[in-house]
Amino acid sequence: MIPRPPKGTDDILPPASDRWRVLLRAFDDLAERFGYGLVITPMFEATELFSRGVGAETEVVEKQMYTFEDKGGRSVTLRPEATASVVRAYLQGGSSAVFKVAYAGPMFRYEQPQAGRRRQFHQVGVEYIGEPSPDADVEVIEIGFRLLEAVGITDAVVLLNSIGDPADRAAYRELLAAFLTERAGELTADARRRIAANPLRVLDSKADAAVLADAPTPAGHLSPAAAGHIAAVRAGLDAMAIPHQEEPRLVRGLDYYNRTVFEYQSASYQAAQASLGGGGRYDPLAGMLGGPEVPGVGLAMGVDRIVLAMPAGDEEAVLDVFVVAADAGRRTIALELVRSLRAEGLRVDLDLGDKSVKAQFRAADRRRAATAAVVGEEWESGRVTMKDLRSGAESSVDAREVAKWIRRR
RNA sequence: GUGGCCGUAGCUCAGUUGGUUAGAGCGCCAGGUUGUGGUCCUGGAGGUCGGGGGUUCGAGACCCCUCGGUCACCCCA
Repeated sequence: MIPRPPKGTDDILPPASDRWRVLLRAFDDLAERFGYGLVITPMFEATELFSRGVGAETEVVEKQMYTFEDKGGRSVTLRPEATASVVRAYLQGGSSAVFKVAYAGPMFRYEQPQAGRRRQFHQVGVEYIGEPSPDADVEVIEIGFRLLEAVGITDAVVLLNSIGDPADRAAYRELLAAFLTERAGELTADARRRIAANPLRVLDSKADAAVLADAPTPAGHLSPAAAGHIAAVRAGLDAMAIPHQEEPRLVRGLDYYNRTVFEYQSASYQAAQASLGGGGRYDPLAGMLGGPEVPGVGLAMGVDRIVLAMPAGDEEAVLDVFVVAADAGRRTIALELVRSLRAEGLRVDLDLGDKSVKAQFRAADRRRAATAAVVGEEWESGRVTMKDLRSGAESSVDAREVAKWIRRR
């Protein structure tokens, strides 16, 4: 019996992975155009990085980390998110300049899997470190929005909120705790337990929505500076024509955020886990990690979820041409043709087995090739038979002009 | 971590009140067409019935445990 993959992990194979390629390429392209370099950080880190950076009181750190002791007795954790690592790398890299980087890769959280929630899942994201301007927030939010657009999700909306600066948050926290204590009788046991530990977390409880409708909101208790910041972000998004809406009860599950928090939703993805991506400003994070105060803002997009939300799309050809050897003796020639066409930059493949012509054509069809090139006795007179696999039309083409013919059709 | 539903070929499923060598469709491979796919016809390969234990003369069907899937809560990407 073949061992199964661990619970909550997936094999992502063709043709399903075709969409992943589209998304990953779109992201890579966007990040480059917006001036973000590539960052690669370890997939596991000292456990302390996350308990300090993400916050010891958070759900992610309390219950969802893959933590283990390595052979040297160190406590290490598979990264549940990337921001803490990137900021750590920035601080240790000795740079004090503005730092813009993009990443892509798997994250790990020990959770009960469900639609759009896996134990190993993939994120692409960017971090804009060292820039306090609200325009940085706008830029980061725009990247996520453009990414969704680029893969065909055109109805995305940015849900936006401000949770204020740490001082605002502390004051608001008192206020909220007082409100929740007063209405404790109407709350679920779960919510009641959190009042003392982390009242902010009660805010997005679905079961307590009725009570929460009357609760004070973070946005209603901002310092003038924080209020000005979020107003500037909103104005920036308006100028960019990026649809956004106020979400007074949006709070992020990680402790390092301040001021701007946001997430993306789309009607094309309706599940319990509706967020396609999210992020926010994290000015306190560098200090929490023991470094100097350095502002930052970032975003993480859930690749698995976005792929689920991507429109079906046409069955596009994934090969420009499939080369067919008419007889076993001409395989070497077929290979030469394949090599020269690949060198031309075309997507080309052939069957390396000793298959019948019929089987080779079947393979061409299944591999979603746009055309087939037959190498047979016509090769002796310098010609190749080209067939358009969609229309079925065939034509005799000069062997040196095959690439040109494929591009011109 | 909690709860509902569900595990029979690669996929979707059928398997009568427990009874001999476990079936279908699709997919896959080959042939029909000694150089032509996507249609059609014929044939073939492929299953320790998720795993373990139990009840029974006999279990794919019943019981227990366990692993996994799925959806929801919680939380988040």
